[in-house]
Amino acid sequence: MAPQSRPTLASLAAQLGVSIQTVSNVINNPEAVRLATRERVEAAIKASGYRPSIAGRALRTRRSWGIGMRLHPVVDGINGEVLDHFFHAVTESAQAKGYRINLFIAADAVAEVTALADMQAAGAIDAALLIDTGLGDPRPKLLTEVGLPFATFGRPWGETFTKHSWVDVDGKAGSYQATRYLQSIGHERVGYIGWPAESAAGEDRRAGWLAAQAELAGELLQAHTGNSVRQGSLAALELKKQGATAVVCASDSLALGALSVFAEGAVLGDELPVIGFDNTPVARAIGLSSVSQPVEQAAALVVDQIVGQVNAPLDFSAQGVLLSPSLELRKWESMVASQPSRKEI
Amino acid sequence: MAPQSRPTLASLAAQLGVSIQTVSNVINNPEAVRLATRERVEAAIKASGYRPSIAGRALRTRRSWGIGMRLHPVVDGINGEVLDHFFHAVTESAQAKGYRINLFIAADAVAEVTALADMQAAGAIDAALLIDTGLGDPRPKLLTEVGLPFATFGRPWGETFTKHSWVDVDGKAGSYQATRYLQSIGHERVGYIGWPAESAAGEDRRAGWLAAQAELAGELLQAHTGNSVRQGSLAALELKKQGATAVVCASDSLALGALSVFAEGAVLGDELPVIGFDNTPVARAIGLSSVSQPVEQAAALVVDQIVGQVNAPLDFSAQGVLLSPSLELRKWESMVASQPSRKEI
DNA sequence: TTGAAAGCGCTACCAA
DNA sequence: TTGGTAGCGCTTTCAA
Repeated sequence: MAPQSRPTLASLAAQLGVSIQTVSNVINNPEAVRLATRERVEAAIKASGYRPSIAGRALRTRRSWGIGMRLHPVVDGINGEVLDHFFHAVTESAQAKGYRINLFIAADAVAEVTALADMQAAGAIDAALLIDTGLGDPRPKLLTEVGLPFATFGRPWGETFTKHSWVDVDGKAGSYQATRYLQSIGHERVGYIGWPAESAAGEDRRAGWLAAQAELAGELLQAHTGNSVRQGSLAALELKKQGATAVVCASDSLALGALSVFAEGAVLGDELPVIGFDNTPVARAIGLSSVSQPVEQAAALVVDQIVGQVNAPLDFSAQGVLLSPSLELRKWESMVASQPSRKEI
Repeated sequence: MAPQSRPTLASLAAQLGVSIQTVSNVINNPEAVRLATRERVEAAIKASGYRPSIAGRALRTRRSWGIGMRLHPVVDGINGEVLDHFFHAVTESAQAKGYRINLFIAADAVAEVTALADMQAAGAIDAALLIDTGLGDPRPKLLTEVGLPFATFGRPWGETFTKHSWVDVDGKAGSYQATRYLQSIGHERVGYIGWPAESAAGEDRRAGWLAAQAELAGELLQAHTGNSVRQGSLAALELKKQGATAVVCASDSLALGALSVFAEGAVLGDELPVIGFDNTPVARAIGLSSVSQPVEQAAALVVDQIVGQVNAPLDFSAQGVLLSPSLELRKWESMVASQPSRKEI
């Protein structure tokens, strides 16, 4: 073995007195090599710490074993944690299948596709993982045109003319379950605090509450607002005025805010009349019930889909998978929210 | 241009009637090419959407332009957000310098180094970025032995025999500032809630409080505990009993817990007698003052250091940079914590 | 079962 | 200023 440089197929072959091809076969097609030879080669590989050069391999096979994934801006550290988990799980799944994750940032969806196309042109990635699809998301269409295999975490919303593989979590089922639970513990007037109607995922979550609450034929008490804790508080105040005794929220951030209204007078150990979404650490910390997404499973599935797309690029077997969330019930642990004081407007 | 496959230097050269070398020069060494030729080539490059193959280039230059970065397990979504920001900023800085971030996961520090060494052996990365150095961290030594250039976010704690580049934030200065502030608004008995003494970064933060509080020659009221909100609550209760009127905390999670004790009776708009650390979204949401780390700056610097190490591998110019945090002052916005009820132990 | 040779796309080197 | 050539490390193809 050369002193300075890393071992190569050639150096190993020379050292062992076999051909380059034999060493290569031991790695990629072991059955084709006689056992004795194989073991000798394997020992040498191990001893030398040899790793096949991904550059050499990529050049020859035109496969980079890279997956492009955009790192989205940190929007809300409270609910962003779901994506953290997803990222971790994706990286793990990809790694287990021999793929490497190539991180990049982009200002918007179009820049994201441009960056991905560039990375593909440079042979840096074989495929892409798209996160957080929205209504009329331009990315699937653009990537299809470019010919880059991909899958998305988030279903195609609205009418889409591009068929692709995706994994998503059934938000509607989650909020339905949450609403039904609150009903089951005695609340008839369960309100809903969610995002503006532009958010497709948000409307999905809202629909679950609506379905459950409509069954009771009562008044529908709901709010459309931003995702901040403060906005959750304000919306909750309004809903309470209108007669709501409990609320389901589109996020834990909103739920945290709603607590300041609906947890009034509660005592440690009580079941709070507020249910959040995404089961974040904050929810765990204060004992807030929340709808939990099966993030690990989603990540594993979407990586499977990507690998499938890579191996069958012109495949029309694109498929979608909708996973069911679960309701994580908790009792109030450590904090209480008070009613807004006089100083508030 | 070939119909099916991507353009290459050769295809462009053939199409333009120039040599491969000329096209290559236009990309890598434009001054060496006559203006007229250059413009012609550049136009063709643009029109074809050509991108140099990173595999071909890497094979030839033995540079992958990749940086390995371990994705740590999601520990605490409240404080983990700092790392989110750091990740984002690192990716951005690296991208701006032409480097790609290769994400991977590992079970522990040794597995991390092994993974990095493998990636290096495979030519997938030129360098590594280490995050969250601890006391007696084995990674710098191991990576140095392996010969992989790197820099760390986190200083070398304790005696280290491995010199390397690093960037860190001066936690001591942060908690000193926080403590002084609480003193300045009238608190003489400022307590400290922090982590167990094993945490080097934690002890650094504690030291700042100690320095500020020791100046008052009063009793030193402090706690060593875990990082949960609940633990913050319990510790705060204890410190209050001992006479503390305010606390500085090693994290926003702990501060959130401490609020349930120290914010009793507070009114919206009040300045709370609790200061957290890391300036997370939760702190922003509820109006908790917090020590803020200059994450973007740290990321940019550490990437600079890594690039420096790559370009001067045998360099002994390893250097450390200690950045100063800033105190983010806020007034209570929406939530209050109550004293623990009877049900609590 | 093993080996020889070609060539993936690129850049360094040298010659024209 | 431009072009030709070698070779980075690998896998594929074909021959032995």
